[in-house]
Amino acid sequence: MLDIQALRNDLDSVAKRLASRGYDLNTAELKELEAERKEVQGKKEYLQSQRNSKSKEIGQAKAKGDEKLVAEIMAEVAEFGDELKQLEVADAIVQGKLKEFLSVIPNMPHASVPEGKSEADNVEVRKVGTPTKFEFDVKDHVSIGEGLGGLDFETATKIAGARFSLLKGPLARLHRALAQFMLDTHTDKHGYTETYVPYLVNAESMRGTGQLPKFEDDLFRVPRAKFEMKEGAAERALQGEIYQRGSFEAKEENFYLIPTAEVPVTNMVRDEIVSLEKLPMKFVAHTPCFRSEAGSYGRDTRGMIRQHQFDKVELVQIVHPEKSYEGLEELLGHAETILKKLGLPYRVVKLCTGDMGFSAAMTYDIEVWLPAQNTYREISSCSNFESFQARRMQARFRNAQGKPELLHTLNGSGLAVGRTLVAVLENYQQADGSVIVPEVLRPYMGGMEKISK
RNA sequence: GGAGAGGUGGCAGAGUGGUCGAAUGUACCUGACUCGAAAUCAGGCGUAGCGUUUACGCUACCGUGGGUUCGAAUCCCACCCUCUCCGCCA
Repeated sequence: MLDIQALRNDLDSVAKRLASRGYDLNTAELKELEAERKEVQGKKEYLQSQRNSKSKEIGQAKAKGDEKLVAEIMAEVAEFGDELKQLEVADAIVQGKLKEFLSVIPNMPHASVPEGKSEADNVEVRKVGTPTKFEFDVKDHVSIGEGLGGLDFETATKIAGARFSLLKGPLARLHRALAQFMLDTHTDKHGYTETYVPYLVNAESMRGTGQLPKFEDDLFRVPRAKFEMKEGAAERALQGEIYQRGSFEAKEENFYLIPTAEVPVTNMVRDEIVSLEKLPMKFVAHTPCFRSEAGSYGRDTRGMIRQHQFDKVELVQIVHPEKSYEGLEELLGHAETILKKLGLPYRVVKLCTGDMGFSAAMTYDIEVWLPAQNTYREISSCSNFESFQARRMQARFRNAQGKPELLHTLNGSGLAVGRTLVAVLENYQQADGSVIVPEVLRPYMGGMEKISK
């Protein structure tokens, strides 16, 4: 969420910066809502203040026992009682509209983010390693995995459906080895605290990190039946009536499957005021991620690239506002370390304004080399959200003056485990269909050096 | 799942319809005393929004949402959460 003050004081320049990422801010509507809010709120608060002072007078009159005066003042209050009720309703409505309006506005890009419309305008920052060369015809990870008997999409489809996968034997172990290796590296070498978090979260958490209200279609929703007593049912019961069928109505309260560990981990600080000395906070979590992939029919349908369920090791930093860009570079480096240790060629790109996610102020993607596709594919995305998520979450710290101030939040994949597995299979494949196990993973594979049939 | 207790400021903890945004303690800040510190004494000390924007004024907030009332932390209803006991359980 953006700072409402910035929108009030400097609407045009906010609109301009948002336009650079392809978002057309409806300034006319905002101005209208603001004008209405100002008027309604002003009137409402004035009448509330009248009511409060009159009510106090009633109290004082009663204390003196002056019943006549009491009646007089009550008559005065009665005069504007209805108007006040109406204003309170009107105020709630306009405040709600304003909140809704604000909650779907994306973050403003950092000044250094290159302008652009799409993926094509992203800027390559660096290339590390050189694309793997082969003396034979390369196979993609599907052929390799199926050839080894460890990757089985047919059975996964039978069990669940399209866009699920099933790993067996050494490949399943390799998948686990990757996650373990990443976790160990980030905790032992990079100073992150390992966390184990809920995979189902409430709507409030999804709102906090920005997935809701705008991107509900990308999520898997898990409704849970809840029942609330209908209006008046409780009162009737108190009068001796037995609860009737229909006294309760179903209320929808959903859980959501996390699309990334960013959601539960970042929300740890929601509605918290952390002390200055606790910063920076650095957390790592290995979780499954669930995405409905709505609107991506036909894209990456083959293989493990785009799945409804995949594992990811996620890095999250909660930092002082002045340190967030430093933090982003550091976090990016931590993610890169994994690829370097695995010996996988990759490149880092800085996303342009038009390709960034809703909540991000700046994003680096790391793309790994996939020989079978003869291209680099995204394997990590590292972003600085500045105070955008913190404002939604009311995540604050006490500054040097002792005043609460919004934190900055960062996160990045370190890395997506499924795609890393794909990259290892493809880059370490051999002519005979076997796959060499990268050295850093061997301790996690019981010393296995090669996976063959 | 059944029975009971409870959710108040950073923390602890009063408050059961009328100067209560909330006693008191503690933590924290300032000043006095001191060579300095501790102790002691005096004062200050919540968050958010709005209006003038320096001083100030108003409004909201006592788990959440409704209701009763001129007036609700306090009464009523629902929900959420925590704790204790019993049952069940990976």
